Amino acid sequence: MAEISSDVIRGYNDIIILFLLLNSPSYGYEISKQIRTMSEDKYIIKETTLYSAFTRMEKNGFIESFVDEDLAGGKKRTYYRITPAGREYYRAKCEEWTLTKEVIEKFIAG
Amino acid sequence: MAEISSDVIRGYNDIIILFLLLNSPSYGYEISKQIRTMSEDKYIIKETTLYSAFTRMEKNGFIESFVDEDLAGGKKRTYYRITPAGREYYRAKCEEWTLTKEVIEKFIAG
DNA sequence: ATAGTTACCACGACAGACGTAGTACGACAG
DNA sequence: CTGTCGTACTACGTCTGTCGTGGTAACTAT
Repeated sequence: MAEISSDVIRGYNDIIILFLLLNSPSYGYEISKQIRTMSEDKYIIKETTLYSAFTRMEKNGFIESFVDEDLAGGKKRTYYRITPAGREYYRAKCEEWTLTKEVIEKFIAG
Repeated sequence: MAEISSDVIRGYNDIIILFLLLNSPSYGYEISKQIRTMSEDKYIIKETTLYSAFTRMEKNGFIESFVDEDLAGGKKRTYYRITPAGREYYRAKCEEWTLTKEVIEKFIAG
């Protein structure tokens, strides 16, 4: 099974993560599983990439975090919620994707 | 006019450059103009990005350089020619593009 | 007991893209 | 005859996102 390298998906992790937050808040572990499932195992995001994306996007105001401290066994889980700025950023990135796709396809032979 | 940021095209510069070498050797300045023209000004590659891609790809054996020293006015020009390994790399990257495109589109809403 | 799953974080390294600056020659306008 | 534009690069240092390694900690199944 061919897998996607980080070099080519770099720049789209933000879109991917934000998409999974559009309808409801979620957290790292779940998002990572969803990416894997939705891509049919073609893209498996690295944990460090994911968590550093969270940090960066929260700093940029695209997501907000809140902690659920009441999980069974005294465990914690950090959820992330998309902000209005995050939705706008997502929308803009999607447009940029469309543009980029059109450009790249001009340089694909055959 | 919307322009494509380096973050989203990163990872595809190699494909773009190699495409322009598929049929005949070329050189930096010309390639940069061709990218601009073919993308209808949507992607303007930075000089440093282009020349460092040349260096990298030559080191990896995907392209070979040769110098034309006989230009008018004693000027020099460095040409690049794609190698068989470069063609194979280009082909593989195109396949990866198809895969990546399919994956990303699953995370585009609407 | 111990391996696996869940859930996350810190640290440093790396590579590609970028900003800035510089070289050098010719053509052409003012 | 001075300055700007176009051609054709190159050097150097910085930044950002991704990654590798390793660690914490609790539950769950064998």
